[in-house]
Amino acid sequence: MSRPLHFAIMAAKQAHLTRESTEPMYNPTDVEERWQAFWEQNRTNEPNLNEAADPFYNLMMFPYPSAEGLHVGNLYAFTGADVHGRFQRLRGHDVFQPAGFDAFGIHSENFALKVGVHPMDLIPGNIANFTRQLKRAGIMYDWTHTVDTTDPEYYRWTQWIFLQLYKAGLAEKKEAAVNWCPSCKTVLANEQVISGRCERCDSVVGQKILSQWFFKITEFSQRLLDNLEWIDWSETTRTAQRNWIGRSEGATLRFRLAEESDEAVSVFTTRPDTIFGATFLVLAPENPLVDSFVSGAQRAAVDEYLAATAALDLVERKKADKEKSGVFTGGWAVNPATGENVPVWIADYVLMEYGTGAIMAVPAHDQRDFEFARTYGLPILPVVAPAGSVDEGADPAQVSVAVGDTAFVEHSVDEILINSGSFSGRPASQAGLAIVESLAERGLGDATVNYRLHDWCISRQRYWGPPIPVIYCEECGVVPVPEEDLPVVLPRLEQFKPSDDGIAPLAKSADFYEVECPDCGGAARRETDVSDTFLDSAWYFLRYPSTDFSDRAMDPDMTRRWLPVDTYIGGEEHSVLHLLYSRFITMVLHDLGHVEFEEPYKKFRKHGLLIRNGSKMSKSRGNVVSPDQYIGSHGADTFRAYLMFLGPYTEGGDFRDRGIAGPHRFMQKVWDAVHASLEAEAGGEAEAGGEDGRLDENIERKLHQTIKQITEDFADLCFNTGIAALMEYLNAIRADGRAPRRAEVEPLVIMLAPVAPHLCEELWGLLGGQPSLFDHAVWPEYNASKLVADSVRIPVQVNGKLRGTVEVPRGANADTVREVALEEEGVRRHLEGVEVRKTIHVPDRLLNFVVG
RNA sequence: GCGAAAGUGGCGGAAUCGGUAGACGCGCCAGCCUUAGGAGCUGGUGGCCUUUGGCCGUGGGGGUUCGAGUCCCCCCUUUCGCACCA
Repeated sequence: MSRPLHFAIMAAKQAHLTRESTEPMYNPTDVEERWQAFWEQNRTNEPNLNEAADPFYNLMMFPYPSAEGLHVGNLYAFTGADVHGRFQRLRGHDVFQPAGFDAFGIHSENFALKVGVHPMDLIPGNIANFTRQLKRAGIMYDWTHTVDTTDPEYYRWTQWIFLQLYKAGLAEKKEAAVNWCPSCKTVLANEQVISGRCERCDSVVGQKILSQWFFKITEFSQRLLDNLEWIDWSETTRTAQRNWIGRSEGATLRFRLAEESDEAVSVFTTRPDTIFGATFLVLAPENPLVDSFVSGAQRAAVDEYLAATAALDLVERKKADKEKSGVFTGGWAVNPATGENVPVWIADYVLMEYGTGAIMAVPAHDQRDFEFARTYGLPILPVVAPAGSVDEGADPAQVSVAVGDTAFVEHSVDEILINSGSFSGRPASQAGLAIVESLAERGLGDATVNYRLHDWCISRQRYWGPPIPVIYCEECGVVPVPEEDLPVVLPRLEQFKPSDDGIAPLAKSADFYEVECPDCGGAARRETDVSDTFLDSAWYFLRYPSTDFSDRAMDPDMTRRWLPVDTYIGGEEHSVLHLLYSRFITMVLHDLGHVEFEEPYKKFRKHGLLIRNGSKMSKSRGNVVSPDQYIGSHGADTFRAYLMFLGPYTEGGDFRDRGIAGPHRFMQKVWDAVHASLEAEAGGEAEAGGEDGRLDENIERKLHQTIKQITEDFADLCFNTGIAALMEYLNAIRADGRAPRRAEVEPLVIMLAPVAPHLCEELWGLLGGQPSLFDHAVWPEYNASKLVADSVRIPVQVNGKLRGTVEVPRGANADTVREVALEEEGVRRHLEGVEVRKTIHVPDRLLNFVVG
């Protein structure tokens, strides 16, 4: 028997056989369908974007609409954001909560290739299915402002953004060694290479020299870093971005060629204090300066090494524990500090993409250089003495320190320089600056800052993306597509499989690429690469409020009213990629005068990961859960409550089938409580439990405590404890077996509404409220004076061990409490025959006798 | 290796300006109701002991304190991110 049918039969039997009252059974499917229809018909989830008095932009990361449909991991993310949005709405904000679909990209394209259906045919069905599921889950989306990145009316403006960057000189085409995934047959951004492998298919990433479009995000490194100081984001996310940007302070030092020559090698170092110990130089194999140094005798050895390195894939090469290898060029350079000649080597542990592609090697004080020097018998010269190792009165210029088994890397104020000319004797942590200044005077160095961040390669030799809006003319060169000619529509190609040669699928379509030059009218060729999916998602939130405007990307009034985003909720996996790119694009648009803010998200919070049976949900593990099954059997409200209750939202949790029973009962009990209250009212017991219409003092206190707790919890996304507080409250009003009163259940219905919107709409209506609850209910306020009772029960300890509790008037002084405590049997027993040396009293919290 | 977070009952998790550890829920136990129960109701539920009482207990070991899950030091484990970044 199917599960839903089984439940339905059980429910019917139960209603028939065990219920004495006439109250209707809670049928989630019925309730939910009715209220979803009501919201849609009455457009309750569509704030008036022009007139909203108190705008609140509640954003969640838009999904990739997969063919499998929404899984509970998606829904977990959306539900948390939705609870927050509904809560903000009940608190009086005009909440704008739009939905969209990130439907371009390799993911869709690969799936389309696999099943042999064109993505243009596939995507609309997927979007329809996602939409159905999201509506069924009761997410409060404004469906009149959706975004689909594959819609020409959207990517027209993605292309427009490219043009703005191009005009501002922030997009440039250059030949570059790029990460190349041999399986996906496309270029990958550095961010998409995980430990040398493709983030999507896990293939080992190779390198290829191609002409690619880059966005100059590195020009914004420092701003992207600085703003992290003040934006209200999860600390872990900010740390991840900081690490990714990877600022290091140091110096660029120049080593001239030993032979008479103007040429010099620049190296970046964070340890200029150790330059007197730089006993050799190392170039990256790809460094163009290599040829300047290679002497005839070494030519063959060098060529052999370069060939061997080129054959290594990135995973092999970047293994930190790999034995260091390299080759001597035969050339020499001059250490700018000592004036001595040092040999110039080539080694693959030096990377071309960081710093200058060359390093000064200080084997005594850098572990990698140390290993290299040991392997090839190069000199190791200590120039930093460990703390306390230099005798007082000794001349630091003459001191020598034994070389250990590893490099000595400490360099605080306690370590001092030795063998460093006039800088000997200075603390290592301070000498670097002085050395750089002295070298700078001779034009041999500068203090510099280096970043790990690279420019963003946005070119993709794939099909399923927005064409990059550029035309190449033999006469005029690179010509941007005029803005009025946008969009450059992606044509429907039946053969769009990528090929090994790095030539994009669109390059096979002459209809697409043969164009007239917009400037001279001559024959020209359209760019056939498409742009990175991350560009689509870098600005979608700017589009939502302006989807009604077809003549501009962002309407200034709408943008001013609704942006920046008030709360952004999304997964941690986007901590560096999407979040950094969207900050960058926003910053550029700010500088160009298109938006007034430079940070797009006022507040960002990551949600945790939903796992199942101890591991991340994935198709390969076979532990993916579809929400449809649970919504069908228990209803969306129960399922939402379960997801929000299973653990702290920001940390995620384990999805277990049995756990849903708790929230299921809770919904049922809330339903019962409201009906019991109404029945009692109808039966004339209207104000049962309180003659004067006031709540019982204990219940009232519990209510105010609950309001305080849940208001704080829902604002902080602590949904599990918020729901627990509501459960406690329900337990309290049910405690003595009488029917709950209207004044007790009404606030419960309002406070539960963000989590269980359909059920609460229904109950709100039954209680006589005007629909929609979200438009007419007022979030309850607590009264601080009603949070505490007149008397408090406080623990009494003897030597820190609990020996009893006593009830005393609130604010009672130490003497009063002590007097009462001494009456307590358990306390007295432990004070017999011992001397009380001291009493610790924390008003309204505790009393502790210190004895013995 | 570096960085970040975390380690609490059978389970998910509460509680950190230091102040009754285990809220809330699952599961389990007992009772009630029922022809029946993956239904409902009531009560119980950290471990141990010589059980009107007491001891132990928040990964392990030290420390500070009248008092430590919470603060400090050392160690172990797990998860995640980065990883030859000069």
